[in-house]
Amino acid sequence: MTDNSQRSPHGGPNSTPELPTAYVPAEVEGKLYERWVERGYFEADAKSDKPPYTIVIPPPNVTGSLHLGHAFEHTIIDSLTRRKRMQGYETLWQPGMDHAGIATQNVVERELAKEGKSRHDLGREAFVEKVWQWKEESGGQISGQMRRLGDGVDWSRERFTMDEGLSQSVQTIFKKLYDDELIYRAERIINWCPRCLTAISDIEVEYQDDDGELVSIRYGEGDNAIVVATTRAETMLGDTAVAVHPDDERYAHLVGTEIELPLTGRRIPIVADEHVDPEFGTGAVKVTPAHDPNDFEIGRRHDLPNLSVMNERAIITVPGPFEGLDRLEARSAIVAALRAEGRIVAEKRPYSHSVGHCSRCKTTIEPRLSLQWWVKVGPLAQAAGDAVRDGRVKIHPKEMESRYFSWVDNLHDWCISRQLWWGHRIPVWYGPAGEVVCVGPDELPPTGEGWTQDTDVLDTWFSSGLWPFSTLGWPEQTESLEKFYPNSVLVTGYDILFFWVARMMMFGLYAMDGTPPFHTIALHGMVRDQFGKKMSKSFGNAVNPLEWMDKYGSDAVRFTLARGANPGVDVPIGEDWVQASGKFTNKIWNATRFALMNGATVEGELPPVEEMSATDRWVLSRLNAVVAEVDALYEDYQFSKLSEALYHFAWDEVFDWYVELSKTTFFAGGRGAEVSGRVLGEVLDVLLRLLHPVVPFVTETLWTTLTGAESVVVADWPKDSGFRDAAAEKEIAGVQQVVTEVRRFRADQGLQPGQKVPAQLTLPGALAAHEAPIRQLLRLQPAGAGFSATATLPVAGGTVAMDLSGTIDVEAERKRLTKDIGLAEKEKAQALGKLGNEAFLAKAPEHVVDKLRTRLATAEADIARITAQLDGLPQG
RNA sequence: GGGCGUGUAGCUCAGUGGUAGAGCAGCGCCUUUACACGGCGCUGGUCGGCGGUUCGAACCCGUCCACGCCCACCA
Repeated sequence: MTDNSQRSPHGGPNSTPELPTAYVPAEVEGKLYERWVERGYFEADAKSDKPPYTIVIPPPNVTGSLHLGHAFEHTIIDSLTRRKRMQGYETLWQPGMDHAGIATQNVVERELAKEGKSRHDLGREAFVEKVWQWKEESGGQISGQMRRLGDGVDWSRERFTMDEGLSQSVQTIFKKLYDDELIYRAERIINWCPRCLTAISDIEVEYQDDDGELVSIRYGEGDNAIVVATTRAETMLGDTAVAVHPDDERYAHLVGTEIELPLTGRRIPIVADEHVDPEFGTGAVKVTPAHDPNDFEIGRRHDLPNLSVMNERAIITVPGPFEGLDRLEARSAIVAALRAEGRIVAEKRPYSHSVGHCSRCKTTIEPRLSLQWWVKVGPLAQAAGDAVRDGRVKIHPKEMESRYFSWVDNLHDWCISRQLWWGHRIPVWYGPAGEVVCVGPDELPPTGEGWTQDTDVLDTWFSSGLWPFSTLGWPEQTESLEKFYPNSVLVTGYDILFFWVARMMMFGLYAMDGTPPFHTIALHGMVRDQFGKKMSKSFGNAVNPLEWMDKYGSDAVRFTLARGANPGVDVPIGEDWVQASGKFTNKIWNATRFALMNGATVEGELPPVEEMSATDRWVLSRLNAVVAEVDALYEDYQFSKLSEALYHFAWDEVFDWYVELSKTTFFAGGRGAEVSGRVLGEVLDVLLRLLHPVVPFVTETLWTTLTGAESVVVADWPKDSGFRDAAAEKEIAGVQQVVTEVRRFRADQGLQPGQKVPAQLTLPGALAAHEAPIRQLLRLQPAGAGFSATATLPVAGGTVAMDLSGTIDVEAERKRLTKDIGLAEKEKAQALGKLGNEAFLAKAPEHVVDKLRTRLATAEADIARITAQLDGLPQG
């Protein structure tokens, strides 16, 4: 019993509880969720002997609140886990959040900036303290949103990527990797963000085509002059060579000589390197090893010095006229200076080229030589690729595999150190001379004389890469780890396939002795607005899911998202659609109300088939077919299709047809009503359980009311009983046809839907049994004495003769029938054309030919019927 | 530059060889005792263009056009 339902005043053992006439989500959702949590439904027991089913939450960043994309992802995960729980699995949906290093630090820095402060004003310790405070607030907001959504997570296991246990995981794997020489420290060109003041990894750089200006500069003099082109003129201060292609005859005589670098007075060599494309520009390239990754490689090959000319804020540090200018100021100043010297040989020309930007703050990346920690990804990526290649891990949808392979198979070493304050401090201590003296957790706390810990933190993805097992207690060999690793499925967006999924694969396989972190990777798309546009705050089309949940209910939001979820494909969502889903939940509510008020029950065994009407058998046959269909779709993560199937079965077949066709039976009472009441109870029982994973709240309220059981959360998942009744399905299809046809006739005649019309029905064989419901649906009254038909409508082997008492619109009807006969004739001609084609008859499969013959027969019958109908019309 | 994908009703999308579908929107009728968050009926498509394979193509092949996404060390 739920709080908002009461016993009928009429009482009795089969009394019908009364529910309000509309589903008001706000009144039930919150209470239900807390009850589920209190009863421990979502807690996963590592000691259970049920088979495990595990999904870890893609940990949301603690930077703010959840958006529709999270709601989407959570709907999928919650539905999957709710179904498995009902199927009897020991189900763990692992909750938690990500500290999201750079993103969170930036957010808190922005907050500080509002007060006119920087993190340096606070100092490291106080700043980190401030971020923790932020985390507490934001995290509370996120878990509140998850409760509203109905996420069935095990709150007792909630984790944070920077909690104590997870820090232990991070340090442990760092040391293991270091000991295996898979982590090393090296000076390389890295992607440097001059605003965030940290190195970032390759995938944190977003490339976009920017308009730049290509200037051509003459280096050297006279016969030795050589022209190079650049869009970053300021880097010339750091040039330590000019490179040409080894086979380029134009410059062969210059290779090995030196020329003067303008503005600096330095002399630099001309080297020959395969990297240079002789077809591009002049075929000569300035080489700045300290500020360009390609040039760095060239420099290495030719033993060139690396000359840094900018500091970490991209300010020129070379003594002289340009010192203190930032890179853009320096660019124009240097071009101007070169022009003054007559060194600009071709004027600046607009040039669109790909430029890297910091994915967090959009600042242009400055490639920079820097000492950082790296993960050697070769062996790890190899294993991560193999696990998918040999089928131990499946990527769904399969098309995404090629993307995965192209990445793991072409991966460069991963720069993991960040010059930030918020994150896992790198567990490395240096001696007085800067040498590494201690790594990892084992020797903690390090006590050596003059030892200092590395001040950098780790890339946030380093810790989230451990998520599938760190949350279960690793490196401790816990019962939970034993039970719930590997995870069953990973559900996440294709946008973090590389950031997160590939890293979990690498770390999982590495840390867990070759056991991949999950068997299946189910990738979903991105939520977009109703026009397919990306949702973003700046564009103004981002929606707070709470707003819609308040308005239409969590179930409505969930159903809309599920209905849009085609694997790997972006899902558009608009308010209209949420509204439509809200109507659906209301429809379920009211249909169940009707059923409860008319004797639907789940008490006792289902009546024997012989006692059931064809309508009963039809609906049960369809019900079981839908159970099987939905089950298969769940296994394939086809949320859109399974939601659609449930929507149509529930609304069209059960609520519109079964309920309407059964009304006469219910109202008549007696054994027939009893049988149908039990059947309707069965249908709703199964249907509500089938719907529950997607729309948990409304189904919980209705199902517990219907069954009196404790909760649908822990009910059994429906099984296909195997019951099918093709004859009943055919029979009801006939009934539907008759009803539809007469309805169309009535509508065309402009008869009021409620207007009763005296009629005589002559229905063929099986359909005759359905005369009562047909009359009921069509508002046809028994024809009394003196009945005279003014309109006769031939239907499916019989006739419906009606006394329209002069209301018939003969012209309208004549027009409609003429149109229909035209269509039927066209149909007939088409079928005849095909059947007269010998090539077709020779090659087409039998069922196609049969179908065509049926079509022909139907068309001919239609023509005859409609002709008779036309003839039967009163003369206008 | 490479890879993947998309183009079907006004909008968002299903539909992988056999008579074009759904939801929403639109039009019309209706307070018929579960629901007006409802019921019923209707309108609407040269399935991006062209060519090919086939008895038959939205679906397979080729080509062109238009979008989208991912990857890449194009000075």
